[in-house]
Amino acid sequence: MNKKPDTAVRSGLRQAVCKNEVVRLSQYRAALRRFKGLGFSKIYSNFLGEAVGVTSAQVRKDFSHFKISGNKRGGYAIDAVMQTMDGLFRKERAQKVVLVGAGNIGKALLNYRGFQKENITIVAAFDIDPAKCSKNGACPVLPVSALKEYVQAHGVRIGILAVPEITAQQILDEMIAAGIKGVMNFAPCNLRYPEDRVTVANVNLVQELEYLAFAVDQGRKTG
Amino acid sequence: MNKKPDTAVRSGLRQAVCKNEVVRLSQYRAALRRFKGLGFSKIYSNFLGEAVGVTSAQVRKDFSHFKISGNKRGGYAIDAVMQTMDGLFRKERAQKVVLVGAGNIGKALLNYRGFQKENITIVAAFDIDPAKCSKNGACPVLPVSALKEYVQAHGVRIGILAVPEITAQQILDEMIAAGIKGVMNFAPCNLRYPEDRVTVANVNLVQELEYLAFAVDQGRKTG
DNA sequence: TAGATTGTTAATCGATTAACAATC
DNA sequence: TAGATTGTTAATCGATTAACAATC
Repeated sequence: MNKKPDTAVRSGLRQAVCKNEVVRLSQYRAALRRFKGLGFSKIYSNFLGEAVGVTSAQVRKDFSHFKISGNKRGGYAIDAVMQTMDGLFRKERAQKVVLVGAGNIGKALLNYRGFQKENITIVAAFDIDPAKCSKNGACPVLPVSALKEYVQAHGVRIGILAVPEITAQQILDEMIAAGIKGVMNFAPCNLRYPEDRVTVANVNLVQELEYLAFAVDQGRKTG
Repeated sequence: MNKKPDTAVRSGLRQAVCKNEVVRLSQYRAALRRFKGLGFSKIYSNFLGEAVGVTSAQVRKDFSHFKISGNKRGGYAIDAVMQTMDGLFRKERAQKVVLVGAGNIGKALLNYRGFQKENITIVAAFDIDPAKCSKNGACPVLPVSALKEYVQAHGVRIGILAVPEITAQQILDEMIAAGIKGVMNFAPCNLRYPEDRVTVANVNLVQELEYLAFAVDQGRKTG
């Protein structure tokens, strides 16, 4: 009698997983790496929570959800926890990502250091403008018409959408048709896509700045 | 006996305002502009909700919260609603923003078209590397040591933090000391700051991609 | 007027936190 | 053992949705 099929069934996990939870997992992982760098091999939920800015109960609940277990009285073994997380985030090998749109933002992402550090590699870029295409350079820039063949040949599942707002929906459709399953979208618009088959993470810079404009103005009204 | 002072008191609004609510407001605004472009002058909560992907009750609740009222039976007058929203987001005049860190991401943001369209202007950039500084070009690139003077002289309240992770906390501290009240942060780390005086919006690209890596993998386990 | 929509209150839903038994 | 921490259940909190009286 449930309205929609439970994500739990699809994922093999007990319960559905929401984005916040996955994001916290990513934050725990970053914190654990720092603790490990400091020489720790075990960590308690209260310390880890403090590092990330959540309660110890939240940490234990999240870990429990992903079947990450610790030792009563002994805390969590950092190496073991990180190994489980690496599996969840597919960190064993480089995460291959394609970039569509080699404009301002796109080119900046090609050179962004933060991705390399996390074993994320932009393996190819695509643009509709032939003038921007080139097979030289560390990462080839190919015509969008070659997207599907490339994605299928290389088994890429994740793409970055960094094209102007006007063409974003059309290019997203092409990415989905090519077999991309996860899209990081920089176009400041509401995209339509099949939510049961594709995940889209919107990075809306205008929206963030408008939020800040609101927030700082709210602060100004303080007595 | 309340634990923390209610944001409502600070903002002058009846109740506290959370980020999601402000983000929806920004989305309503974008949708209203489209409706207006199509020749509409009135809009009902159910249509607006559908355009943004929320229920009509959510629209009415949000509007009510910001004291945006409509006409029973007649819907909301688009022009009037947008005028109120323009006030909330301080859209009457260009929103001045400073950029700190003129690297990959920073330079891309300087040329990003999406900001101009929304009347957001990056008035100056700052970098610790003197080689990157230049007073020529559409937007001057100045040494970080000049930040405070510039911010105070121009009354800038919002800044973009686009420096490497290692220096992010230190530069954030300088921005806050300079009088910046809202920061859009691209460094993939947890920053410390006085939450009662400063608002930080984190744009963590690595985190978004890790979320996608998790999500697409979860989909793969589908039967 | 009759019908439809707002504005608001009440109900629901989900996520976070507190609490505590289990146990190392 | 005594003490401290996990793992989980129950309580709380807040946000979303449903429902409906008010009313244009």
